[in-house]
Amino acid sequence: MGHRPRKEMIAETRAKLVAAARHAFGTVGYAEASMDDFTASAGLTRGALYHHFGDKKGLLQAVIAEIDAEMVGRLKVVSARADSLWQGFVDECTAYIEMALEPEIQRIVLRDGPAVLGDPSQWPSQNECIRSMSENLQKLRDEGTILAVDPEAAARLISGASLHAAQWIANSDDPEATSKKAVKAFNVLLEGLLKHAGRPQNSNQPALIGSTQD
Amino acid sequence: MGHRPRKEMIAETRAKLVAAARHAFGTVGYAEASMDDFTASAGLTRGALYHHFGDKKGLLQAVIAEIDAEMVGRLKVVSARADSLWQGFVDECTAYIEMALEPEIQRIVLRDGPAVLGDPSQWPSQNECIRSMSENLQKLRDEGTILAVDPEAAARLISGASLHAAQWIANSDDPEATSKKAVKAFNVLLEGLLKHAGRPQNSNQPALIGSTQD
DNA sequence: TATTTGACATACGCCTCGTATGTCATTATC
DNA sequence: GATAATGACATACGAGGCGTATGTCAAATA
Repeated sequence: MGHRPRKEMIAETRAKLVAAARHAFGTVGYAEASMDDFTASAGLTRGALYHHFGDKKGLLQAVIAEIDAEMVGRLKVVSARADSLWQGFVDECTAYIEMALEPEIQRIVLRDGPAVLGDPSQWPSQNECIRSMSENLQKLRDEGTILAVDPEAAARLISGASLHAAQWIANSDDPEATSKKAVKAFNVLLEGLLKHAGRPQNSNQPALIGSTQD
Repeated sequence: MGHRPRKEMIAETRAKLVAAARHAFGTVGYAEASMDDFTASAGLTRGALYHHFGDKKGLLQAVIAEIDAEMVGRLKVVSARADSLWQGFVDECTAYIEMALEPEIQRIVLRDGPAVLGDPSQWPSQNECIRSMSENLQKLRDEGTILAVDPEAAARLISGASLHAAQWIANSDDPEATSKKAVKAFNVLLEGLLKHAGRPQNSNQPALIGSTQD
């Protein structure tokens, strides 16, 4: 069993800590997660944690950065495979809601994160999501598809709405039905951005979102 | 110095605890607030706290209930004094954003609350705000002003957007400018709800919100 | 080979929370 | 009106959790 290069061992230790913390934070929550416990579950001690991440908050930052990077990647895939910019944007929003339904994301990124690390708009990572959305909105504006709203402002409003929609859905008695209601209302709001207001008088039929329709 | 009736003394104790906790939670945050410290600042001990509220979370619930009741009251005043239902609704949304700018509300209700007590949509109190908004939307739908969206869904999306807008504003370098951008974008989204899409092609001029324009 | 660096583990003290217990005033019972 | 019972608190105690200071040992460096 030849020893792996040093760099790799260290990276593995960091990864193990992040993984263990991610699991603990995602299940019992940040406050209830004992550093002794989850470092032990990774075969390490708090010593390693403090050495690599400074403190518990530092580890939370690392965990969030990891999750957020995954989220950005997934969002880029979604928007890239759409036919139009607008459709890509709408799909991205829907995907954002769907991701926010995942317990790990909801708990760590959307609840504990802001409480422990402060407002997410200040995080370098979270801004990636917003920036990605802002860029799309900017393009849509240049293209003349949407009204002349500030892209970042719209992006933040939309991400806030998505986030709350997701929490509402996740905690509802009937997530399926709730999800449909939320997505429909969400589309109505998004269409408010469109320059030509070509929308139906009666919105009881499915809205123009694509990816979640069955 | 005649002793006040017993009931009043107890209510006063509860009120003192809630006030002290509210101040501590609002300034240093829930996690950093020492029960020993803020009970002492009220001239009491943790004994009183545990007797009345069970635990730290119980006290947080009481604090949030108090703040939320105030918020509902303020929102009702705002919507009541508007000319039309729609204008009342728009004003209420703006007021919601403005309230979310207050550090105490932001910290206790919007950040620590969800982290400690779980999703706000499950709180009896927070639902008051949503319900109030939902009722207004229901009326607007009955009146034929807005499209046939689910009122609760729309209310949740809007409150989520408001909340994030507020946090964005509060943490920005230039809250004034940011606020204007946010409110403008917010109005564009809200107008998406309107049945007759009578909106300008160019939204560079002030939107139709009233209360925050100078 | 001697030295230094750095990745961890161990040991210690402080703080905080929750509970169990105690005390004293008020209320109920006779 | 004396006594018992209730309830509103304070005090005392124990358990964990966090952060830091210190120790150890392997790897890089010279």
